[in-house]
Amino acid sequence: MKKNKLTVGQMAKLNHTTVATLKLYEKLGLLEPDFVDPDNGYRYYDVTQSTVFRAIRYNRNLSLSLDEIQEIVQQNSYDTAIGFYEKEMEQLEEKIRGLQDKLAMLQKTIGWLKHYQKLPPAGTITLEYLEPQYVFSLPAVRNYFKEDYGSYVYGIAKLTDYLEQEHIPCCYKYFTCIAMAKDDFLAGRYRAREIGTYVNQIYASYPHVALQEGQLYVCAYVDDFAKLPDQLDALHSYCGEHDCTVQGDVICRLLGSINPRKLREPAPFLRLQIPVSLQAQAK
Amino acid sequence: MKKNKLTVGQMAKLNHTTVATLKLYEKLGLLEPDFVDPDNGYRYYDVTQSTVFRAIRYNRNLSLSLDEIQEIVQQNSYDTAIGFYEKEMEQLEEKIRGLQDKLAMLQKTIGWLKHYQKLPPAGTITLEYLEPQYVFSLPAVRNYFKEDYGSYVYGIAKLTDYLEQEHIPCCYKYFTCIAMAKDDFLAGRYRAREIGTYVNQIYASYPHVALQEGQLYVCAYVDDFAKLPDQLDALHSYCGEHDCTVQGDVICRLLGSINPRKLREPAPFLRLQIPVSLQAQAK
DNA sequence: GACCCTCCCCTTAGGGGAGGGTC
DNA sequence: GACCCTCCCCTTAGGGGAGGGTC
Repeated sequence: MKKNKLTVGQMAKLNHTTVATLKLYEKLGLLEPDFVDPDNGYRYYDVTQSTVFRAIRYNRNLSLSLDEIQEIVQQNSYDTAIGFYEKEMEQLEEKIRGLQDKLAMLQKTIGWLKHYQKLPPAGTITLEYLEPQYVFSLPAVRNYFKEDYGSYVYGIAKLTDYLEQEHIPCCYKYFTCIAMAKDDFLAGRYRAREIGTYVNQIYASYPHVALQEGQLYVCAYVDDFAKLPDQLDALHSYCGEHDCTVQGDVICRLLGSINPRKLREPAPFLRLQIPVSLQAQAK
Repeated sequence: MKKNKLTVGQMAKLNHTTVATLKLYEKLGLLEPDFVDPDNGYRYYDVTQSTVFRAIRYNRNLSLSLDEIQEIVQQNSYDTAIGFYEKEMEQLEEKIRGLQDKLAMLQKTIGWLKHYQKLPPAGTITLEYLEPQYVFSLPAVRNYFKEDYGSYVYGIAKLTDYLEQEHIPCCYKYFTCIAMAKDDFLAGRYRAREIGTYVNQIYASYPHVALQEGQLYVCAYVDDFAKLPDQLDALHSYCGEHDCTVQGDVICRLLGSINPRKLREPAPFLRLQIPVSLQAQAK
């Protein structure tokens, strides 16, 4: 009888746990000591109560909460337990999908940040190939190319309303862009046609999601919304002087706000992108 | 100037969040209102501060803690951010592996419970095919077949010490068994040779892990440790009377303690398993 | 009337004491 | 001296009030 009695400390050590945990389980009525000395409050456990402890731990390892475990004990039925396990399985599957999404996003974000560390100074004009991207976009409500950053921020807020409706997690809404029709650009009418946000490939088939093709672009790096019209002029001239044929819509991409240096200053870092093809040199 | 000022409520609505969240971010110094009225304490935000809010959310979605986000802002460096992202990626990969393990375990547990719901009454002798299982086992320190449940529980505690050393998660330690050498059984010397616990197939190559083969077994269902010797006698006779040739070690498997009905009573439900082959009927 | 303010308490599963008594 | 007891506070990221003042 007496040789099987363990103090809390001994019971904790036997089960590789802590005294605090045992006291918690006692408080919740999950595992009460076999005997409590009424004089000094000392707890004494029976060795075999380790079985109960392991049952609790087993269920905790399967992600059940202490409340659920409590309920299994009280309901006293296999079906309650099986019900919880099945519910837990569904939640886990959902969660794993979410985490894998997150993983892809982390990888992409790291790539972007490494890229942003090497951005050329504002004002630079470059000719570069840019990777294809999926964009979720909606018609522009205002002309972001000629207004201030504030109106752009409002536009993004609208966008996220739709994103929530379509159940696209808001994760990507941070990388955004505005687009201008090719003809408007060529005619010097700088006005926004669409506002959008880059999304993961898994959303490719969602409504309002389109592919921005991998392309050669003439780009200008800009550090102030107010300078956009001037930079568009500059790009316009550049294309004329360098025999670049504009191939599609002009894009203005918000680059740097993920940049921790800018977190407190809302001034964005932007890239204007003109998709072009170059004439082959006459032989 | 004034038209871009938003109250907390407006700012919260614009960003699809709550006032409580904005106040928390303010308290942590992550996102302070543009202006606070000294008379009444009213907060006023600038629209463009939404960018800051989105940056915080973006990082939260990538599983960074508010502390880490704080540090990114303070350190003010891309490398800090990239460092956190890379650390987070490793942790996520680890976590996903863990969750997938859990998923497999949940599935297996559901299967077991459904089986346990249909166990025959104590005393029943059956002849059945049992699926192969991996077992992590160690030499028995005491003769669990002739002692009480308490000594068995001690044995399991020892086992889990080793399990932690080998980094096999304790999840499976709940399904346990003891084994007796075939010759001991045949000679009527009922003594334990090994004590073990069932593990997932992914641990197949770990030390002390062996395969219990899929086999035809003569089984006896037992509800009391003290009845084991009697039941072993019964199985011994049964094998003799039914021309069963014992093929390997005798196993005593702890079945029912996951059974919520038994959570509070440490009395286990056991299955004795004798691997056998049957003679083909003489034609 | 709708909105804002400042406290303050609550959630999970324990961890880590302080101050004092017990094997 | 090592162990036990009972409070009590702490952790994350917010959610939900109460009681009172403000647009």
